[in-house]
Amino acid sequence: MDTNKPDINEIADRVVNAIMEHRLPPGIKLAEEKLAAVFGVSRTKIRQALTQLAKDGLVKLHPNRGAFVASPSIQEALDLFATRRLLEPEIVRNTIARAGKAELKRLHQHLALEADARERNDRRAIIKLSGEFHMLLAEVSGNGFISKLMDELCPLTCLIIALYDAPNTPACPEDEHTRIVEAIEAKDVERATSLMLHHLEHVERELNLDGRAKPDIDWDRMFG
Amino acid sequence: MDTNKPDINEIADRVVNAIMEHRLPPGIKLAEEKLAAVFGVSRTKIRQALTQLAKDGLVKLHPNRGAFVASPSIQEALDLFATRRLLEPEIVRNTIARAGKAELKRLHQHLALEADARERNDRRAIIKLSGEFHMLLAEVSGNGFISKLMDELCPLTCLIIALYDAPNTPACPEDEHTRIVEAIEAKDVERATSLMLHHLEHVERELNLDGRAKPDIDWDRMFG
DNA sequence: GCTCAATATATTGCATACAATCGTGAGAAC
DNA sequence: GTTCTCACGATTGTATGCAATATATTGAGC
Repeated sequence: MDTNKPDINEIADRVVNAIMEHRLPPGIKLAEEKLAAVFGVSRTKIRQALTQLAKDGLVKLHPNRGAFVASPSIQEALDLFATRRLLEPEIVRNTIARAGKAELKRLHQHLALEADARERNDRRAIIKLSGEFHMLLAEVSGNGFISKLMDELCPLTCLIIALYDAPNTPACPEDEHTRIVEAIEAKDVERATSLMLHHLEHVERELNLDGRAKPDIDWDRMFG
Repeated sequence: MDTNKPDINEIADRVVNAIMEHRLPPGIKLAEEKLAAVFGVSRTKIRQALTQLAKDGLVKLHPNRGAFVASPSIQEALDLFATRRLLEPEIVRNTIARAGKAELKRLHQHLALEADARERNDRRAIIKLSGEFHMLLAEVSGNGFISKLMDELCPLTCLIIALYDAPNTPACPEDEHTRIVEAIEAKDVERATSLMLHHLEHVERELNLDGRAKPDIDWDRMFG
């Protein structure tokens, strides 16, 4: 824990991290006083962090009732994946066109982290790093707007996984990220975009988005 | 002017409107106390509104120095149009696939507003409504994430026009929006997407984004 | 025993007060 | 005349206190 007073963005980042690591489940209440105590700051800063998080949909603000971690509906989940299927091939194309050695090195370093987490069977780290891979790719692809949107969509994807993941999913078999980076390095646009699309479809297909599933909060798994 | 205390989102919306109508020029300082006086609320709310606006890049926050209306660089402008060229054909496709009578009616109502503003030669209204057309189209297209992003990109586009527009631009000759809506109504995907792309390229080509232009704030036109 | 109403408690919403920081202008030194 | 320094003024950053609202608890009525 930092002894220094955290910045608003630091607070927001740490909440995002907790959400991505599934330490904050969808729908849970984020009481201002509690957070203020945890971070050692006043409610004012917490409120600012929460309104920021609300702006990109990770947190829902109910007037006079408080802030809650979002729990995206099935429709939102479908829209999200549709958006990612549109954006990420473009990200891959841009990366191939624009990324240099430094960028590729960052990708490899990230892949190492992912491999490490999978080695340790650290499911929380795996989920978070999987999301962050796509955020990193967007960043090195060079378009700030797309990157910012991906910074929003990836944490939401983690929430969606928390809500709709089939319990038996075996922590992603994926060296899929590795293969995508390989195709990028080979500057093979066709293969890289195709791998990316299959990867996204793969992730989406693992989920229960058929409508018969959990409506809001998954009380069963929250305890069981 | 509302006599009731405005909500944070109302404050943010009205600032966005002022930016879209070119009443707030790029780079201008947004002093908290001044805004607080204008809106009749305390600085607390103003700060929240400003941090929200900062989150989608319309406002830049300089620590301990204050908030300023953004003035996007040429690179940001290019990235922005690249993003819109990616998104808006998809928006058109989704609209054709999903929009019903009610949605088409809203589009026509908007076109009427645009025609009216052009009739009156109200340049400010024209610019704002032109942006809002794309936001409305995104909204009726049905994907909330794309819509939210367009709500961010369109005001920024207005800022970019304020910065880089060639002074002699004749207030857009466009019935282009009308023709796009016609193609959408005819469910002609090919023609609608093509019209949209040409429209975007048309808007972008009107601008001085070649690098020889204004670096930051356009002091010449601000007074001249 | 259950439902509904009223009070009590806890939490959010907001404004204000104070502390920290930055920009400015006066004045001295050179 | 120019430049550097210091102090003042103005503005932002943060915490706290109070008012408004929602939730929880208790108790009465059925």
